[in-house]
Amino acid sequence: MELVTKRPRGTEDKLPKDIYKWHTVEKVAKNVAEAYGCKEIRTPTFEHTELFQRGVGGTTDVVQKEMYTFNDKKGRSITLKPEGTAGAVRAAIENGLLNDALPLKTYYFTRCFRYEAPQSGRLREFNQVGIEYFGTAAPAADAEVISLANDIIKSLGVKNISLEINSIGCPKCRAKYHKALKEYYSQYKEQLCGTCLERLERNPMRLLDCKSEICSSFKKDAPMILDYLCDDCKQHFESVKKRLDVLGVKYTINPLIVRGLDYYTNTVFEFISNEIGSQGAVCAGGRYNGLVEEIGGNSTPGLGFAMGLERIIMVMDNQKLEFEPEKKCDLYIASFDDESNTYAMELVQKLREEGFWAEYDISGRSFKAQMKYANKIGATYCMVIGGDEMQTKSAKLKRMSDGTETPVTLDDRFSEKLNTMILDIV
RNA sequence: GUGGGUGUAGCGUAGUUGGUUAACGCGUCGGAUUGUGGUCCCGAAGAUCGUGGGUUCGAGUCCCAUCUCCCACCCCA
Repeated sequence: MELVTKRPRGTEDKLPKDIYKWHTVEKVAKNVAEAYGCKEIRTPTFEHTELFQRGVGGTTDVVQKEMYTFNDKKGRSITLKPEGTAGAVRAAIENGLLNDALPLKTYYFTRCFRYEAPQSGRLREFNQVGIEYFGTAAPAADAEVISLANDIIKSLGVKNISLEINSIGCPKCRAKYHKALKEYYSQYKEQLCGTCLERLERNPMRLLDCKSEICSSFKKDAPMILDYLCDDCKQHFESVKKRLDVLGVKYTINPLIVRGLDYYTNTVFEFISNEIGSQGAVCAGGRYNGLVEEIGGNSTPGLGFAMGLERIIMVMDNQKLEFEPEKKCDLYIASFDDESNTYAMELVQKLREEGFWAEYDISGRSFKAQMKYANKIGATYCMVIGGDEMQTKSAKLKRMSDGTETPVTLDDRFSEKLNTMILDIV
């Protein structure tokens, strides 16, 4: 093999034999989203770099070291989207969607690009389904969005996914909390590991997450965000939890979850699997009340989540769940010579126009080889066309599963007959 | 960016202390005395042994470098 080059690191080919899994997941996600009243939105794969710097946050790892950024021919800085929210927010503002009836509920499927070291469940190009709600600050919306994610997971039949929620408050209570955290951890400055020293400055909430023995030992007496929430935020969080209880959505409160993107406020959540390696977050999201304004719109609350499609499929594979099966070929028409092959072509064309999956030989194979092929592609029925059939305008439909043959007439009602024969099998 | 593992036909593997035309299974294609598939049988195609150097009379087998993929850290969906 002399392949010019292999696929880029961290990318994946989704092959025909597996694509039915993607169709299943996409279909379920779409159906659930639309049951919640979401409308699909499609935004560009790349945006001006500033969008992500402002939207995602200049101090985040995603922006600082993981973006695919390049200059286009006019010298503008362009970035392949590392996540879906910023683009959706930009599009909503730019097209005046937020001036219409609110709340605005959207969903999208998108590829995301992040320059990271690939590992299990982590690619440089990956797919997400995302949900974004705009224009409602009420806790009912938080509960609804979480419930939507929960319903997708449920509809797919995925088990053993735990939901963890937290509130990281509004900018005001968070500032207070950051200060308290810094003060607390500063007393152990000498003992902290290298990355934690950095975290102390950059992202103090991550300190709670360190796995090193020494650092994590300080955790138990560390100040907790939930104790620092202002009254409004506290009430909001309580109401979200109450609604989840009523909906029967099980969750645990994890005061340690912090989203890595700057835009989150109040409610944050993660759906986690422990079956697919260390990258267990299958779906994550939260509220982002400041984001629309940050990007240049009128102050509008928002919230949403993203679900990693590769990850959810990994979990489904691991649990050996059923996907919607691939379609089978309805009818294969075998022929003997150029004349009968041409006749088969005409029949096939007619059937295809009526929506059947029909096949005939386009490889110039022997009759025997055609039969083998019909078997290999799993054709439901097979029919032989030769001189006799052409003359009498009749043939036999052979059911491949058991060899049963049924005589049919090759007239206008043939497709009707074929259709009932196919329905018979199901 | 850091660390550990890995790399032989499309896929899964074998390849002995370095020695002649790199083996096997699955898959693919064809055939099995010209109109019926799935089992069995026969045959064929398909590998510059990840890549580039080096050691040697001689390397898939040894050394160096590099890349890939896998796993983990970091971070995240």
